[in-house]
Amino acid sequence: MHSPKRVLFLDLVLTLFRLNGLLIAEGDAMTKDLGLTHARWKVIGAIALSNAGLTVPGIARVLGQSRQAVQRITDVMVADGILVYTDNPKHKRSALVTLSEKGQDTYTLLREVQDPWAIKNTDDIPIEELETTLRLVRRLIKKFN
Amino acid sequence: MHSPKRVLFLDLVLTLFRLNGLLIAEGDAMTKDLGLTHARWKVIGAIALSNAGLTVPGIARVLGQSRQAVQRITDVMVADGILVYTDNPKHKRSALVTLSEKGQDTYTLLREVQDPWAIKNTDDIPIEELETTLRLVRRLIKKFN
DNA sequence: CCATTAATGACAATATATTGACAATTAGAT
DNA sequence: ATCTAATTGTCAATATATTGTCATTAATGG
Repeated sequence: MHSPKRVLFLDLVLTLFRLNGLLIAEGDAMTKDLGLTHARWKVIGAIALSNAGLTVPGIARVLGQSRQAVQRITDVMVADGILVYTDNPKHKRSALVTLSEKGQDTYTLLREVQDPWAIKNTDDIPIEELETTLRLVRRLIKKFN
Repeated sequence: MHSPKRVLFLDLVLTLFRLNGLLIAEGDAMTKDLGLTHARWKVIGAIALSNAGLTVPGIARVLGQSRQAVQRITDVMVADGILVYTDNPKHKRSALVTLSEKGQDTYTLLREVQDPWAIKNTDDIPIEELETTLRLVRRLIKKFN
């Protein structure tokens, strides 16, 4: 089997594009009843998984997209009362984006569908493979930063 | 280390979103001089990597996006002379999308930057890890189909 | 063979994302 | 401390993608 690494890698890239699309579809189906879209649950997820606070450009970096796209959606979500811009001690202009109470409730509901989904889809996958994959993906991210 | 699989998986998903964005940025930077955009080189790549011919919905499935989005870009690329719609023996209405001569030339130029890029970014990564990752990604895709 | 379901092309409306630009702020180097 | 480069908010234009719909064709099950 052992294809050359070049072919393997290009194949992997194309396959990752596909998985990316399917993951978005999964998330959208999962959150349909919560009034979320992928633009929104991605932001919520990024904030929830960050220990320190995140700014708009910070979220954009985590999600691998432009800060302008994130700014657009966070503005809408702040208007909807899901997110709040809070003072950033480290930066005068660039606010921290945090979950409002309503946003935390939404996140709780999100977790209620997301957790079983995550468990169901990994129950037949060895933890070592997940770790290897995550490590490799992080390694690639480092190269492309 | 060993986080629960659920956390590992959700972390992986978020990390994949980031890698997806960075890969697109890499590809765009790589193909800037060829007059390509990610919407375009993705289609070219999908066609080139397929042994059998691909229809528009087929390309969409490979790329994990909507057939309408692919249709839009293939129409433009046909108008630009990069792609050609050819008869599909297996389907009366749904044409096969193939590279024109100009498209093959473009693909050759693409390969000239893509191959060194692929080699450079995998030279310190064991082939086994690439294979494990590709296998895992394919396994997930199968679940989400 | 027939009936039913799924897939496809086409079109429209909307959502999401990128790119480019500019001024203000911050971070880093010397 | 100062200068320079990078980051950030903002606005605008454009590109890309999704969603919904409908008629037509293909695939499937009986």
